Amino acid sequence: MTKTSHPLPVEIGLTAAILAVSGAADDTPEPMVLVARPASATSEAALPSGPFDPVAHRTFEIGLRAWVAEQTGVPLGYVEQLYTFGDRGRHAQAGDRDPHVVSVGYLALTRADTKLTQAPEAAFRPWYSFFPWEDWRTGRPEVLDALLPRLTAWAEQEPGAGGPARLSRRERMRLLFGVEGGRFDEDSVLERYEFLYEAGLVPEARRDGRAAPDGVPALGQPMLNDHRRILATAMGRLRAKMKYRPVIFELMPQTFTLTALQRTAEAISGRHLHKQNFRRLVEASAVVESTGEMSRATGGRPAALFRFRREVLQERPAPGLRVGARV
Amino acid sequence: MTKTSHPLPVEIGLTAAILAVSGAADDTPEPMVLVARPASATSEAALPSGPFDPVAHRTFEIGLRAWVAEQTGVPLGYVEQLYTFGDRGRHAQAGDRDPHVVSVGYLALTRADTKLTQAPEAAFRPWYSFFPWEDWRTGRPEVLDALLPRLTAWAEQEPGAGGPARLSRRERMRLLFGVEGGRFDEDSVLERYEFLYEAGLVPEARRDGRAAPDGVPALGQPMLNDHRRILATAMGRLRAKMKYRPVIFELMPQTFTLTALQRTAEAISGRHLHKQNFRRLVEASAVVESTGEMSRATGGRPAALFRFRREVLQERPAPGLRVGARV
DNA sequence: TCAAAAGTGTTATCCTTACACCCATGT
DNA sequence: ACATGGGTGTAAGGATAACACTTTTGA
Repeated sequence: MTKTSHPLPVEIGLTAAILAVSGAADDTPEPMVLVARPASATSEAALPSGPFDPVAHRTFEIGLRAWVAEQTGVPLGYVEQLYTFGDRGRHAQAGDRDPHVVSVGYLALTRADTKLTQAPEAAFRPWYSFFPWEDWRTGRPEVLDALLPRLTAWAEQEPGAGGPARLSRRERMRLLFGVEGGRFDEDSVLERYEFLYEAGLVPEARRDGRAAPDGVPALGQPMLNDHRRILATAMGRLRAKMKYRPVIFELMPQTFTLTALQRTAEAISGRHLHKQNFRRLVEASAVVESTGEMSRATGGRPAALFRFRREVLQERPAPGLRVGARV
Repeated sequence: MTKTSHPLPVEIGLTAAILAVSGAADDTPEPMVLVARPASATSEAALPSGPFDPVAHRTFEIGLRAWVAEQTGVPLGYVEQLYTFGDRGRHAQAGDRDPHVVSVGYLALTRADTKLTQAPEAAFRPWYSFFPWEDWRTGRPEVLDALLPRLTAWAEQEPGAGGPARLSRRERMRLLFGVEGGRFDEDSVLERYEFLYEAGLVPEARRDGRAAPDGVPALGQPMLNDHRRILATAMGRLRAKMKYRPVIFELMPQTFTLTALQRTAEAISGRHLHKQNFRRLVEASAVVESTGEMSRATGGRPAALFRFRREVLQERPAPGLRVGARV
């Protein structure tokens, strides 16, 4: 063990899901992701990514911040490593001869109001355009009407449903999509995407030779290579993290109303939240404090403005918006 | 963006923290980690690791399982990727000329009763011998007597304590080590190790040129390169995961008493648990079922034997032993 | 005066934590 | 009989989730 071996010509790519919320100040925020290149007739949308140069940069994160700043001008706040994909099968396009790319996925947060200098192609896109089934803010998303029957069909044709060791497709479907009395757990974004991938219902899955089920409806916009998988990981991680770390304030302006905060939490989690309970939760968690100012830009009664209370970091081990199943 | 670039000669190493619990059947279990090479006079302890060969193996996990099986004979159950380290500074030994090793850290679980074939050097070692400050099962660990004064001294000589944006050393110390009214959060294994590393109190930190504080006591056994950091990540992840996934049963025999289960949970979390509440918790979560058999090997009254109820996987989205702050 | 959004009060229920005592076996 | 560990009942307090109503502004 701990053998030495010859260096293999493996290239490290750093791929970032850079997330922001547009209009976090007012009450119709939309969660966005920075795409390096929006989809066109000839190419799919892609996340920004760049090679890691171990000579120039001491760590991955330094390398990532460097090329993101250089190429897009977007200042990154919070940055977190997600997962490293070494999966040849998934990257392979027909005809490839194994480029041996290992890609390290990152989640990064920024504010959406930044100007995209130096990157004429780059743009922020609503992340639910890539994952329409994840947006439950105004109730059950419509894609599910097209999606669930196909998943059910796929679940039912399961070959020899296996022992109790593995969950059956049917059971996974119940747990992931909240059908048959299950609950839709909003944090399981990646698991749902992987499930659709296995079922062959996303275009990405058909690149490595799977047959396309006939007449599959558009299930969100596809992305280059593994990029949609990285975005799914980022969304799931952010949804989960929001509950025990005050990351949401990386996406908010300096001051904001409680309704704006709630709308942003809803935009991220993809769920509708209960107003009174959300406010009580915020108050109890002491993550914000009043600035004393008022905003009269809201349309009705003026709203008090709040700011993030940095001191919570010192006071509590896991400060966040602990929205439960119902809040 | 999304530049193509020339492959750089980067070598991918897979390093695994393979965890097990010895004596999980009886009531003095000890959490163990597989070391490829125990410490000797001339070399430090090392986790098993091997190169990733993208030609032979389609994914990292397949590659990992292959060389672990081949080289140690240990059958891996649960496997999870932890983190990818590309950090040159930390790997560098004096005189190195940048080998450009990127190491992907893994957590893997197995049962401790497996024979270590083919690996005469490999052995299971108690993980608290590497992290003595993490073992609070029988109360406050003694190392803290040596540790805390040094940390306090280091915290107090902080240069220009920074604005409220960053936590001060003092505040981090309070949150991580549970001093001054803080709570010791057992999941933050990595954060504590990194804190000690920053303070220059672990031998690993002194490799990249930091000065050794005079007369530092032995703060757990050091490991090669980043290996203790990977082990810290694995321990923290397992402690956290245990609470919402039934991973503990990967470490238990097929049948076990409730006390054995509690002792194993205590061994992992490093905390003493409250007997009645633990049992109620286990019962409420329905993760086990009685086998009807009894064990009279316990010394006192015979204990009922239980087994893992696989069906919980289908019933609840996050089945685990949700031990809280006190249970 | 009315629409639109801000903001509050209260209660039932469940979960968490803490308490102390009885039971079945081997020696 | 007694030591050893197995196994239970119950109650206080807090968190969660659900309920509907009042207030302040702009148009």
